[in-house]
Amino acid sequence: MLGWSLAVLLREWNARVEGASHDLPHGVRGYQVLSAVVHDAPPTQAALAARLGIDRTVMTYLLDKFEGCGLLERRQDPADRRARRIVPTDHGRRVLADVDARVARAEDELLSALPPGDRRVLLALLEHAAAGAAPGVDRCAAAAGSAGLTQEA
Amino acid sequence: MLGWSLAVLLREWNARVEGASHDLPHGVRGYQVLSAVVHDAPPTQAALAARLGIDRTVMTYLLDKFEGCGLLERRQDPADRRARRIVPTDHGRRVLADVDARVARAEDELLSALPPGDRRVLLALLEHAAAGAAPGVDRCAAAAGSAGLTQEA
DNA sequence: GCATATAGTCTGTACGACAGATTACTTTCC
DNA sequence: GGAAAGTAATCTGTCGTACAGACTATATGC
Repeated sequence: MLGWSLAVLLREWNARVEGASHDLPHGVRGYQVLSAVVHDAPPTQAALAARLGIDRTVMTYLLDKFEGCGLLERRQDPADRRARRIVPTDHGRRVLADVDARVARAEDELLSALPPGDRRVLLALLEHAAAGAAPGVDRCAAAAGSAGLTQEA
Repeated sequence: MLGWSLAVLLREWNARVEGASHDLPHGVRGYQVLSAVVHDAPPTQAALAARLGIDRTVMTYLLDKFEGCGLLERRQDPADRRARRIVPTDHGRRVLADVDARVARAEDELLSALPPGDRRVLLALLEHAAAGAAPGVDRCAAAAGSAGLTQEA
């Protein structure tokens, strides 16, 4: 039942967020990338990929597209010149703000079967469980410079 | 955050259940199929596919494999000779019982970050939300003969 | 009894994940 | 200081799998 519930909810989440993020490259995938970069600021491209469970070779061409659209930039990390710091452009931030608003509505609608109080409980439990289940993946945000932004949609 | 939490949990669930169901054809996918057939008894192959969010052309070869392994059978529905009723064999039920036990342990471990009370709350909320979000998909079980088994892992 | 719809199957294609090699840079340790 | 080993990102090739579309068989409706 757990697996089924998760699968159904994620599938529906994808379907709804698809509509909300159709002007982003790579649709839902793209939204997750942009959102993670802005809200969680993972220190490197590899950390970003790990957080989203995306293969690093895939990350490469996702970011190529985002750079091409002027939503994100790759900057050489001065401390370690092998690594790239992924930073959002102003344009990227603005676009994400729009999409985030639409996604928030879509998520509300997705959980419309639950009363608002239950919704908050579910979100808190989910986040807690996810943080506990994914070893180290969310910790990397806190380790980076701009932590404290993790309480985000 | 909702999308990320769901994605992380489902990814981890898959990884853990993978281990628990490696002797089933098609791994996790196969477990979900077998579990849905036994616990939810969807009336037709199409209903089964809809419940699991699987394309009908994919369902075809999944079931081919299961039939070949003697875990499931396709029977012509006497009422509608286009349709096939998917029924588990005794062997299928026994195998599923084993796997279910292992999956239950894996799920417990997955949610080990939460105290038992919270776990139950999370499961109940998830199930309720999923049932509300997937229009009609879970209703088919109740419409079939052997309902009342939906409280399953 | 012909038109239209549905259950399931089969065929082809195209996309996306992943493995493996490659380039660039860093760290270690003698 | 300079080989040796390790790591970040990229590039290339391959393979699986999902999905579209055509096809067969039954069903329903007029």
